Amino acid sequence: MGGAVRESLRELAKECSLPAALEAMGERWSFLILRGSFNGLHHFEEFQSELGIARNILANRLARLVDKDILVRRPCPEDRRKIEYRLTDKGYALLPTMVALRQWGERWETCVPASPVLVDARDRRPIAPVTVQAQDGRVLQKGDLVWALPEDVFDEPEMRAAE
Amino acid sequence: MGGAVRESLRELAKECSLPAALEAMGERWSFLILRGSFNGLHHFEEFQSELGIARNILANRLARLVDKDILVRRPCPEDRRKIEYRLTDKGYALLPTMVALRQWGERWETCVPASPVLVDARDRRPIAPVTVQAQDGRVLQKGDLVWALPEDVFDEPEMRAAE
DNA sequence: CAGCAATAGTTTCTGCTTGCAACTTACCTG
DNA sequence: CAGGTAAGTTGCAAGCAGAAACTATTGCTG
Repeated sequence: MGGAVRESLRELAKECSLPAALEAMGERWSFLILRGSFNGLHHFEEFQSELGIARNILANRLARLVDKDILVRRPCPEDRRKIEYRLTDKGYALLPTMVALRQWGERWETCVPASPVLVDARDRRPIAPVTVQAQDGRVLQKGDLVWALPEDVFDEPEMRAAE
Repeated sequence: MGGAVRESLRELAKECSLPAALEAMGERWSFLILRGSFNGLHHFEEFQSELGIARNILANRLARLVDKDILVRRPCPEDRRKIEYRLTDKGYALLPTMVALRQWGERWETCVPASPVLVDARDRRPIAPVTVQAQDGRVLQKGDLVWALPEDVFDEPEMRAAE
């Protein structure tokens, strides 16, 4: 990933959408609330007691996640005190990010295989580590990656490995 | 990803290493500093002018990333004013997380293909989207995933897709 | 060797964010 | 209608983020 496009680092950074992603998800509790959603939490009080987060902060974060279209806020018809928060497609799309972060924490921070594990529903085998891959599925490491400007990209319409 | 292990959600959350990962990387500038490192920045002044971060915050974040073994701090032998910050293996291991987050931002926030793109050095084709995969490489979506306790995991020693 | 510039911070002060605890408002249940 | 639950809001104290100025080494130049 060395010195390919070296002097255009400035524009490189400007065009990167990492800051945009972080604006949506970079705040202190956002990822834990998201994890809660993935784990089946739907209501304010559930998040509150599960995460131990302050109520005002939780209200603020939920509102922001709704504002960013990561969650939808829906009053429950059968009990009109209750509000349901559910993941949107945009929220679900954060799954690879969240799993990657969790796997990293497992490998390098807690250093334990983690008791309840995500498994493939089909065969109950644990999921694979999340990796950066080439179009053909080869795992790419640090040395295999280069930044390229659009005109330098070899963009043969080939079968994509995913999506 | 529905109602499999439903009542053990509490312990489930406790054993999750996402909080641990967020303790290391969850602060405001950490991911952007990491991106800088991946992009070839090595010195204090480079990070400072590139990111526009306040100097005291940068000093604090660099120290913390070094403390967490994500970066190494090394005085330059040839110019003893300079200090080099370089990624450790642990830092490099955040690549999938960072790419996943960036791709999410690209797809759902900025909604543009992003000008300089990460390509496979071998064939200069853009990398594939980061996904959650089964051991055999099948892409797993929300419906395909289940939380399982270790005893319920079918753990046939099979070829891993990666790592 | 004197003086200036570069590098990597530290300090100080100000303002926003976080967090706790108590309060509120709407709704349901007996 | 009394009491409890759900989803917030408000007020206040502490801590963290940010801008600007300052410092301490080290290197460069004449």
